Amino acid sequence: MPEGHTLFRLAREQQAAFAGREVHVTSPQGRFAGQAEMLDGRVLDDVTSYGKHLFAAFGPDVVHVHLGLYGTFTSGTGLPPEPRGALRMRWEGPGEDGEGVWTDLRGATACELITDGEVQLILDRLGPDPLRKRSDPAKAFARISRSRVAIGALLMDQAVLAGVGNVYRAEILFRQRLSPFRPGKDVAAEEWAAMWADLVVLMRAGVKAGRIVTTERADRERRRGPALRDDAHYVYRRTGLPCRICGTEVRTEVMVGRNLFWCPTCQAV
DNA sequence: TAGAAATGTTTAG
DNA sequence: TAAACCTTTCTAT
Repeated sequence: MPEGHTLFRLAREQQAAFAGREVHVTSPQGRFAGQAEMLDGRVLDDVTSYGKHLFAAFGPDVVHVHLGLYGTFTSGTGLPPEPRGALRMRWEGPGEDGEGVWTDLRGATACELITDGEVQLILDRLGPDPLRKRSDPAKAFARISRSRVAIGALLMDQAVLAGVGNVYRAEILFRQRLSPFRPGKDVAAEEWAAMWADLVVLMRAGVKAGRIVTTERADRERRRGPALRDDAHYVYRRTGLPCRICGTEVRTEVMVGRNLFWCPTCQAV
């Protein structure tokens, strides 16, 4: 489930559960075994995220995690379950009240030990993240407004904008009634301002809800109870179904190697 | 039980 | 542009 909101939420949860205390670090699968041994028993200083990257600092040594397409963290309190499957990294700590907390990482594209300098190199090649307060949307627009590449492709480029993935790409373009095929240079400053503001709202809502919900209806229902799962998106994965606004069949096409979903009527230009 | 698909990135050609 | 990487989950047979 990894777009930027997932990492933001994970960093916050792990910070609360483990930071400031010693962590028992293991790698039952073995792929992170050497590094786990080196970190085992040390105090975790803090956990932060930027875009889709997670950084956990143990003094000068930083665990860098990128979940990729299939990576997941699972966590709980009390005793951790018997390790099963390919368990790359496990953390165990005393938790707030000494009852015990644990978290397991599987399937990540990156789980590596890096230095502060290497963290900086990663941050340097990322565009502004709508979830970070200090992010400057003008930096993204400077690139977008100079590019002939389609806006649907630019939104997926982490050097332009950090944290947006395939779901937010499809949904933000629909909500702004913008064709994914419009060249970046033809996106007006006001259109970009509206898109950024909406991304901030949607991604914050994603952090809060723990999943991506972009429809007004799902929003309303969330206040009364859990939204219907298939009500959460306007176009993402709704190929061939009627558009929720105009009834036209939602279309799909591969753009930058990923399935793009859009309504050809609502998002005509 | 097998196969496909999945919210992603990097490297090779 | 395509393939590789890596794991889980859902669907079809």
